[in-house]
Formats: sequence, C-alpha cells, structure tokens
Amino acid sequence: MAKLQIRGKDLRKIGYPETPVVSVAIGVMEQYYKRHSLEAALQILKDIMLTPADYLEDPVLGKVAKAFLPEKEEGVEYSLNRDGVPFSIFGAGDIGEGALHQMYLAAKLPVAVAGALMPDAHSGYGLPIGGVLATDNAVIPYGVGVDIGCRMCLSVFDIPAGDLDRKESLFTRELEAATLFGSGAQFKEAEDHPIMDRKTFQEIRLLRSLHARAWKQLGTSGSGNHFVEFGWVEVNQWDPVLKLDPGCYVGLLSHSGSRSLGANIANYYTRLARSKRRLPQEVNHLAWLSLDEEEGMEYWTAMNLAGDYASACHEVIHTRIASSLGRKPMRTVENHHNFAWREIHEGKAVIVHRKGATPAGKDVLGIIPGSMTAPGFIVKGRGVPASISSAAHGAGRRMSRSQAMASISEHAFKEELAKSGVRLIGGGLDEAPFAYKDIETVMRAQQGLVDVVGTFRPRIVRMDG
DNA sequence: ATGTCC
Repeated sequence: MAKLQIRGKDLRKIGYPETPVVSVAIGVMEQYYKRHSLEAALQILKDIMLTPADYLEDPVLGKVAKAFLPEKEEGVEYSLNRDGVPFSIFGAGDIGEGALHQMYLAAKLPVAVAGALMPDAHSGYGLPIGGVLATDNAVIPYGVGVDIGCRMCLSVFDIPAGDLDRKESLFTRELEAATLFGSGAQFKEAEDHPIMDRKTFQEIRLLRSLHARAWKQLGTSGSGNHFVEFGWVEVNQWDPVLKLDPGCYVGLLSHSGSRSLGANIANYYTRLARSKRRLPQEVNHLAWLSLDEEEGMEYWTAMNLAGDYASACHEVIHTRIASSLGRKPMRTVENHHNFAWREIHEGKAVIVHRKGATPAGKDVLGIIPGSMTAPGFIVKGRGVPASISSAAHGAGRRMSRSQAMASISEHAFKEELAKSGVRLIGGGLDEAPFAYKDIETVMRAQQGLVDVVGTFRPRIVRMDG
C-alpha cells in the first residue's frame, strides 16, 4: 500500500500559512496517519486549522493544533526605513512595476547603502532580477539568489568561421556528447576536479551532505534559461583588455550555475536569516546575515565555494569540448552574475549584491547574451558609481514563462529559428526569442556603463527539453 | 533557479 505523502504545496492549497506549522503537520500525518488517503489527511488538517482549540488535548493532532497558536516569537524584529536610499534606474521605460516596487522596498532595508536597477530587470524573489544592492557588512542570501554563482563563460577558438556552417553536424554532436541538461540531471560517473577536494566541503555540515550530488552534477547545465551554444565571435577592433585580433572566430558560450549545491545553500541560509531577523511580510525574503556573526561568515564561505563550483562546471564543459575538437581556446571570458562581493563604493567598503547583473568595474570583461537568435555582447566595464559598477546580464524577460507558453506558437518559433539560421537542440517555447526584450534597446539603455568590445552570434544552441 | 519538503 502506498505510503501517505503530503507536500507543502498541498497544505498551501487548503490555506495553511507560511509558518513552521507546515512541517509539523507533514511530520505528524506521515508518521501517524500514513494509511490515510491524501484527501482524508488533508480534511483532518483543514479541520485543525479551522478550530485548533478543539484539538489541543489530542496527543497526536495536538502537536499540529499547538503550532497554530501564538508562540514566543524568536529572532529580532526589524522595520523598514521610512525613506530608502536613492538608486539609479537604467532603461526605466521597459522595467515592470513589480521589479521597481521590489527595488524601492530593498532600498529601505536598514542595512542598505546604495542600489541600482539594470535595464533587463524583472521581478524575482526578494531582490528583483537585474537588481544591485550594496549593504553595510550584511549579506542577503536572496539578494544573491538561488542559483549562486550563475555565470557566462565564453571560449574563443581559432577555428575558421565558415566551419560552423560547413561542419554543422560535427559541432552539434559535440554539444550533445559533452553536455547534460535537465532539472535533476546528474552523471552516472563523477568527474575528477580539484574543486571537489576543497576542505570547505568537510568543514561545514550542510556542505558535507551536498558533496556527493554536487560531484555527480559537476559539468551539468540544469534547466530554465541555461544553455551551451556555438556561435560566431566578431571583434572589429583591437582592445588591450580583450587582446583579440580583429576577426571572426568560432566561440563556445555557456550559461549555468551551481545546480543543487547553490540552491540548497541559498535556501538553508535564507531560512536561518529569516529565523534570526524578522522583517515585514513584503520583504521577508530579504533577511540578512551579518558578516560579523558565525552564520554570515559561513554563508559567505559556502557562497564562494558555490561560485567556484559553478566556474568548475563551465570549465569541465569547455575542456571536454576543446579537447574533443583538438583545440585550445585563444581566450576565455567569464563572469558571475548572481553573487555578492566586497567592494569599495564611493570610498566605503560595502557588500555588493548583484542578482542577475554583470560586474562592470573599470576594464572588467563580461558577456551579456541576447537570446537564442539575438546577438550577445562582450563588454568592458566603465566602473560607473551610479550603477554600482554593474550592467544588465541579458535581454531580460518580456513575458513570464507561462505567458510565453500560452501566447507563442510552435510554428512562429520554428519560423524565427529558420529565419535566423539557428539550429536548436532542446529548448521550449518559454525560452523563445519573443519571450525576451530587445537586446539592442537594453544595450542602448546602458551605453554609459559598458563598452562593447566584441559580439557573439548564436548558431547551434543546446538547452533543456 | 532547484527534483522544491518551510
């Protein structure tokens, strides 16, 4: 007989609050009511929710009932400042109200020092995607985001540009052989890499429990907007930082992050932060940890490990493909866009959170992709203080995933790919080019923040699905 | 973003 299994979302559906009562209820039902059907169990839980006082004496269900009653509240209570710190908005005309509102709220946090909103911004959990927030000695796990260390990595090969068309099937096979996509995807055999020997994996208890799966996911790409693609890199003019002769090259561009490792770190430490610091409901995702306290330092260490792990994932992919092609890249450009850094902003040491924002310090290289058919850009930062030395991390979504699925037709999608001459492996309607803003508009909105030193035009794209 | 589990 199937064992009873209740999920948090089942309880949310019948009106359970976002409190620990959820885990108590799941625990009690799965232990003592495991022979009940899901429907029967939910009915009982619903009754308890409506009249918890009636169940207080019940030796088993009383545990759930008690969890509904007000308890001694833990953690320190904080309120938002009346006025937020001022922040610059780039490309305001194309930024949705949701993202703006989230940024205004973040600016009112007691630890906020400065902020900025990038032209590809859209709403996320806590800080908007495309949001930059500098804080005073505090790190906000959801200011970094769930996919810690998510990044772009570009290898430029000295391969004749015409090969991409001429040997399309060869490059397609490379992508198929060397990458693995999918939400829970992992390899059967773990890849050897020094990152997996880091002491940190043993020193922090949470990380110890995540090591085995992280190892099997090393070099995988995950899902969503992540991709690995071949395309053309074009450089028009010598740049002393990029150091590539003008010309057209074959490029390998990848976009992915730290897989389940980063997600688990993010969720664990945001829970910890939320239990230590209680914030008004509308900003409860923005709970922070102080870098003076043990938990904050631990998050910082774990976040940095996840960032290095994300980098290693790209390295594995690029090394595999390069060695299969029998080539060494002439140049590699790489940048995180979900991370927190210690930086000096206007003379003051701050923690800069970039959640879906490209670091754009003076002469710092980065990659800003368009869409699967639109060009991307190799950029060099100008270190503009108003943007907290940041830029957009892509075109940004114009439609939500569900909106895209409902409004874009398979036919129009295929036609667009054909028109652009792009071969797509995997990839769903929710990632169709129409779901994204126009990258040229986004680049115009931030032309003061970065200089374009090269372009990338996608040709063979692999995504999940 | 992640095989979500508070």
